[in-house]
Amino acid sequence: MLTDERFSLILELVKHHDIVKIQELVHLTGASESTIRRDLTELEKKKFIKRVHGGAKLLKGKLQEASVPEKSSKSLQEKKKIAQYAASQVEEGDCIFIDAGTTTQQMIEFLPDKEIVVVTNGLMHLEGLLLKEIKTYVIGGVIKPRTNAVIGRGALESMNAYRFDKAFMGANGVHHEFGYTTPDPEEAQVKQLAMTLSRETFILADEGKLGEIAFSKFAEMKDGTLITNELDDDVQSLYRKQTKVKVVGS
Amino acid sequence: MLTDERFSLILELVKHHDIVKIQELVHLTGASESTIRRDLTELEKKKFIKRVHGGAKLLKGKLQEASVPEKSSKSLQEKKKIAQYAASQVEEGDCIFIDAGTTTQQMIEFLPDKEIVVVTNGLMHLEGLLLKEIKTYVIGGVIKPRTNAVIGRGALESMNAYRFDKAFMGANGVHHEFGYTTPDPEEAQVKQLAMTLSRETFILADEGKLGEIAFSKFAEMKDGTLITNELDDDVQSLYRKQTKVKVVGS
DNA sequence: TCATAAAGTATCAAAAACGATCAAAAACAT
DNA sequence: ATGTTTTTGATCGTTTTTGATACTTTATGA
Repeated sequence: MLTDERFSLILELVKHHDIVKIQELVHLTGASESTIRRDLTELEKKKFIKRVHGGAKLLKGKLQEASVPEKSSKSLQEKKKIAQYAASQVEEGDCIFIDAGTTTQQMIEFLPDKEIVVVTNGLMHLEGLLLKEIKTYVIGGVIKPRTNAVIGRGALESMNAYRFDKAFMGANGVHHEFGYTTPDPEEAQVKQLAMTLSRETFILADEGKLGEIAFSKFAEMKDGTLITNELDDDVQSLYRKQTKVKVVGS
Repeated sequence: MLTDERFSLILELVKHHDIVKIQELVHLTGASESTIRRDLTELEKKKFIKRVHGGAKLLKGKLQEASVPEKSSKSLQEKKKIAQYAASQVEEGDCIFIDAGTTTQQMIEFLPDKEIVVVTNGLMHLEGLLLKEIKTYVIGGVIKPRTNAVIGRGALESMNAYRFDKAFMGANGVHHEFGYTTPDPEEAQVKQLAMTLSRETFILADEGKLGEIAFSKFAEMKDGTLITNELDDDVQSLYRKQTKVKVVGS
C-alpha cells in the first residue's frame, strides 16, 4: 500500500469517525506501527489532523479556542496589565463601551468602584459586570456562537441608541499600514460603529497581535489609542507617527 | 477506548442529562473508576463540567444560578412537566420568544432539535440555548440585576424589530379577574410587548402562582393559553370560560 | 450523634504508547 | 548493474496512561 493511499485512508477514517486508533490503522493497512506513526506525524504537520495519545482526531478549526479557556499564563499576565491600564482610564460618571473578547474581559475586575455605565456586546462580560454591581446594558442582536459576541443588523441598530465617553476594543491584527483588523466582518461592523459613537477609543492588543493582519479592517491606526505591552523602538516610532501609544509593563 | 473518545462521551452525556454518575461512565466506557475520575478531574480543570459527589454536572455560569434560589424538587419537577409540554408546542421553522424566568428556562432542554429561532430577554437562557446550538437573538437594553432579565426602553425598541410565531411567558400571578401579573412594571412592559408581537402566546405557571396577584398586570386571561399543573375543577371552569387551559402531569 | 457505606484522594507498578535510531528493503537514477 | 535515496519495520529506552490498592473524606440513616 502506497503512502498516499494510507493518507487518504486515514483522512477518510478520521473524517468519518472523528477519531482513529493507531492499532486500527495497523490492521487496516497492514503497515507497521512505526509507519503509521510517521504518517500521523506528517498529517499533523500538514494540519489535517490532531494527534492524541493512541491515535488521532479531527482537527477542528478555531472552534476549539473559544470553548477551551486555556491561556499561557505569560500571555494572560500581559493581558491583565494591559487591561488594568485600560481600566484606569475610566472615570466617575463615564459611560463606556467594552468590546467582546478575552483581553477586554480582563478589564472588568479592574474597573473602578465608581458610578459608571457599561454597554457591551460581549456576553462573556456580563457575569463579571453584574458581580461588580455595575449598571450594564447589553446590545441586542444575534449571538455568534463560539465567541459569544452579539452581532448583526440588530446589534448595529440597538447600539445606535447609545453614546459613549470611551470605547475599549479588542483586535486580532494591528498593522501600521492596514490598521486594526479582526476575522469576522460582522464583528468588524459592530466595532466600527462603537468607535464612531464614542468620544474616545482605546484598542487593547498584546504583542502577539502586533504586525498581524486579519480579514476585516475596522479602523485606522489614528482612530484610537493603542494599549500594548511590548514594542520594538523602530516599530514604536512607526506607530507613534500615526497615533497615541501606551506601552505598559516591562 | 481513547481518552478523547471518553471525553466526548462524557461531555455528550452531561450535556444531555445535565448530570452523570461515575458508575454509569465506568459501565459505558469499560474503563476503570480511577480513569473516569481522572477524566472528570481534567474536564473540570478545563471548565467543562463541575464535579459533584458521585459524578459530575453541567457547569453553569452565575447568570443562571442567580435567579435560581433553590427550589423544592417537587416544584421543580412540576415546572419541568409544564416546560416540557410548552416545548412540545414548538414546530420546525418557528420563531419563538422565551421570557426570562425559571419556569421558561426549563423549556430549553426540551426544545426540539429542529430549525428554530429563539429571541429572549433572559440572560440565564443563553447558555442553554447556545449549548443546544439554537440560533439565538438577545434583546438589547439594561440588565436588571437579581433576575438577569433585559428590560427598559432599549428592550422595547430592540424587540420591535422582531415578530414571533409563539411567545412563552412566565407569570408571578394568575387570577381569573385580574389576569396575569408580575412584580416589576418594567418587566411587565416587556412581556406585554412580546405578546403583542406574537401570533400566539402561552403562559407557563405552576400551581403556586394560581390565584395570586402581583403588582403589575401585563395581560388578560384571554390573551394566552395557560399551561399549568394542578387545578381544582371549579377554578378550572372559571379559567376555561375565559381562555384555553392545558393541565399537564398528575 | 455515631456508625457505616459510598465516594474521594494519593500512590505505585504494570501496560500501552511514544520517539529516536538503525539496518533492511524497495524505489530510483545514472 | 551499481550506487544512492527513500521508505519501511524492528528495537530500545522513555513517557504517558491505566487500574489496583490503601487510606481519608463525605453522605446518610438509625
